[in-house]
Amino acid sequence: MVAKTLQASDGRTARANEKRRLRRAHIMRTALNLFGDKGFHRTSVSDIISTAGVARGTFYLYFESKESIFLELLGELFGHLRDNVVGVDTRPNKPPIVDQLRETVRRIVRTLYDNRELTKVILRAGASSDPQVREALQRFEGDIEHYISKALELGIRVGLVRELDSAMVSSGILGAFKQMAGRHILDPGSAVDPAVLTEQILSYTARGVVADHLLGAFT
Amino acid sequence: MVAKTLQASDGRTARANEKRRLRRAHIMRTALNLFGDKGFHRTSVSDIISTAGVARGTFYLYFESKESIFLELLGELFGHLRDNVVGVDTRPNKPPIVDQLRETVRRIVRTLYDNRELTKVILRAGASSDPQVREALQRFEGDIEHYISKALELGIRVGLVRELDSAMVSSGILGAFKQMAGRHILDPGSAVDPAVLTEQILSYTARGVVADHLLGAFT
Amino acid sequence: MVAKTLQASDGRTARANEKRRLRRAHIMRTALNLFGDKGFHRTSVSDIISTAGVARGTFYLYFESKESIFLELLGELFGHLRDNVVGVDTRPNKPPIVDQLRETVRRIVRTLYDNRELTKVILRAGASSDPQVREALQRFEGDIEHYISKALELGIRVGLVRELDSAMVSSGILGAFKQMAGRHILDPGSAVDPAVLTEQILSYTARGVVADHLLGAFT
Amino acid sequence: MVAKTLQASDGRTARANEKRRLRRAHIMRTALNLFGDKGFHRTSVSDIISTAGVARGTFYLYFESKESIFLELLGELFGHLRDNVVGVDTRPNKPPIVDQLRETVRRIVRTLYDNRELTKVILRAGASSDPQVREALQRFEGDIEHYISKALELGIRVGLVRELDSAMVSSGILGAFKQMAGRHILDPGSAVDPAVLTEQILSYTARGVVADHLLGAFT
DNA sequence: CATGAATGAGTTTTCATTCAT
DNA sequence: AATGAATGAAAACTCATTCAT
Repeated sequence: MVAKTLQASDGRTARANEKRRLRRAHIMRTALNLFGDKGFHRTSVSDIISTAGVARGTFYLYFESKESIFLELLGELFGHLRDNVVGVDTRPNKPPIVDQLRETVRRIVRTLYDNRELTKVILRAGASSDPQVREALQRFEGDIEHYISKALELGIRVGLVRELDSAMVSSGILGAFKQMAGRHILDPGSAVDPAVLTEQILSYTARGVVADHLLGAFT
Repeated sequence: MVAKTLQASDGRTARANEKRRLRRAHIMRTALNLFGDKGFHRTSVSDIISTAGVARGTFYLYFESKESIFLELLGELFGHLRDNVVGVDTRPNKPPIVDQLRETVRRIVRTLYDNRELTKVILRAGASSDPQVREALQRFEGDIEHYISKALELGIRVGLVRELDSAMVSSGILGAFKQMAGRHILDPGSAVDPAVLTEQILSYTARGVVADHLLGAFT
Repeated sequence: MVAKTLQASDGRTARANEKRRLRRAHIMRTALNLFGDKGFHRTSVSDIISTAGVARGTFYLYFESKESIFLELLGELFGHLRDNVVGVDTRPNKPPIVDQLRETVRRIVRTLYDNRELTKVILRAGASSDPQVREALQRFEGDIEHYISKALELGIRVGLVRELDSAMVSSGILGAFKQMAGRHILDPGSAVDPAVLTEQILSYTARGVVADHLLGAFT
Repeated sequence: MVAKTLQASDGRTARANEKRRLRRAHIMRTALNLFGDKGFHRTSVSDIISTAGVARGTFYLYFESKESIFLELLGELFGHLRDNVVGVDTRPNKPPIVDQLRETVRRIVRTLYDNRELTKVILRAGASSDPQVREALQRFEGDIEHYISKALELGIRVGLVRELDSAMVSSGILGAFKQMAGRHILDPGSAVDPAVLTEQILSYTARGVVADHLLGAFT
């Protein structure tokens, strides 16, 4: 009987936990959509709860504040991205470097595609008034630039990358990525093939825009 | 007497107009500084008027709203930039193309340097709450991308630029520029030499990051 | 079988009742401590249940509201006090009147000492928002003043107390007691000897502050 | 003409200032009445503005917060009281000491009478949740007790006051005063003659309650 | 009996904009 | 033209209480 009681209790708890999880996810998804449509700042908690169909208190039952929900979304995207970035392996019997890079870029583009709304929110949240949010975004971008920068420096050492100012160029790479993604993934008007986007990002970042016969001019 | 009155009136009007012009410019400059320091959203009309030393009503005498002052600043920067962009001239007895491009980039960087505060405001206003502001920013960027795109297409036709998706790559170029400027012009911590910045933007945009012996791999 | 069932049921009921009683007391004691630390208003039901380790609903199973728990605490202290107040017995072969009074005051001070937390809560709840609570406190104090007043009137009749306005002076006595207790029993900083406090209350109440040779001046 | 303009300007400013002053006073009086009726905590800013007939923003134009209006009221009463307390002068050709004390007590009672509502608010605000308010009240009472304490010690040195624990007894005196005032000035039911109240406070504080022939028992 | 998720009325405060003087 | 007092919609957040499980 004890066992039965425990089982029942567990069953109830499990069901309740599942409901909680679903509700939390529902509120989060609602917030995500609204943030994407109107921006983080223009979306009020009132908007979120009326759209999600929950009471005011319920929102604060699941999230500490409006900022915290954004921060959590940010962490989610960051996690997705980190999972999809793989360093280049230069050992002999590995795939060509270009293919490895292409694969990483492809996966990142894919991730942004799969998380269009999330990406939109984060790309558009640049000028949030909340200091915590701003700081989190700064760190997010800073981390990415730092990562790219380290990769460039390694590339330079092993002769894959030409001599360049890694700090500046890593900013450029991130910026190009952000803008291309913002325009060509998120803009509802232009449905671009991810493969094309990948290729364009890769080639622009790798070899720039100049025709081959002019390359000598840029030293 | 009518003439005299008119003359006197004209003199008075002229003086009054000059005063108006100065006052307007003073409020605008004050707003610019505050937007630069605290961001558009965090700057209140109260901040502007108390710093500028004018009455609340006076602000609305010169500007329709807080947004309108921002919109005007945006137009100002756009004008400055347009004045400094010069198309490449490919005729025989002109300076080498690379030098021409370098000169244009140099002048844009210079303009952003000279209008640091203005640039900061606009780069950081990405996610403004106001739809009008957002739309204006979108159009601003759209215009620039369109301009770059046209230039790229011309370049492709005359064989200066390799085959590429001009719409996408122009996004990339603008994005790289924005991010590099944001990090390395506006960040008060890193005082980068404009010449270095110019060179890095130019070389990254033109020839990417790859070492020469690998260029063949990116077709 | 009916008897047996009833018997079993009784045993179960008794055990359950005991558990209920304990749980109720536990919640009450927890609330008391929190009220004492942070004040009635600053203590939330959430504080109480999380400290007591019971569920939210359980709280309302045992108490009607946050106010009701306070009201009950109030009644408790009142009961303690009533149990310790003993009227003065003026019959010939009884202890001297002063000693009798001293004994009562001593017991009251003792009771407040022993119920420091409870006393603190009630003394500090003076301006509670809840009308019911306010009314209860008013009645509590009114009862005490009435009791003192009756005692004074008796004293006047038997010649132990000088002619005075018993309603007013009883207010004064209660007020002096409250303030002295608040400052010198409850303030964690000043650990005053109960005996000293008793003596000071007694002498101040009985003979005021004036030096003997001046007493004639106060008629 | 300059003079005239200035005059007009002054006239306008003066009139505007007067209106401001009146409006401020109106809001303050409204708040005072509401605080007196329902207590500080139970009175919301919404109550104040709807009763005063001003807009929400207007309240915050004149007062920083709900607390600040209370703090200002507190300072007001404190100022009134301080103005009416006069030290005893023991030099030969001055009025009898008892008369001097009576005069001070009379003036304090009078002040409380004249500021019934204000007194009520402050006496009932004991348990405010706001830490700033609580601290201000604590300091208010602390200052008064300290003042009484110093007066008692002086009295002991010059032989006017018997040996006693000045810290404790000053608490008692303040407490007696508070309670008597609370019951017999503020209670709308009991309209007590201020002169009677003065006399009772004075005699209770000075000579206590005991009949003369028993005084010897309290040493 | 016990639980704890859900509720929503209520709180204080901000700030862009208007308009009588 | 200039002023600045007044406005009120809107925001984020709290918490005592209820009720389905």
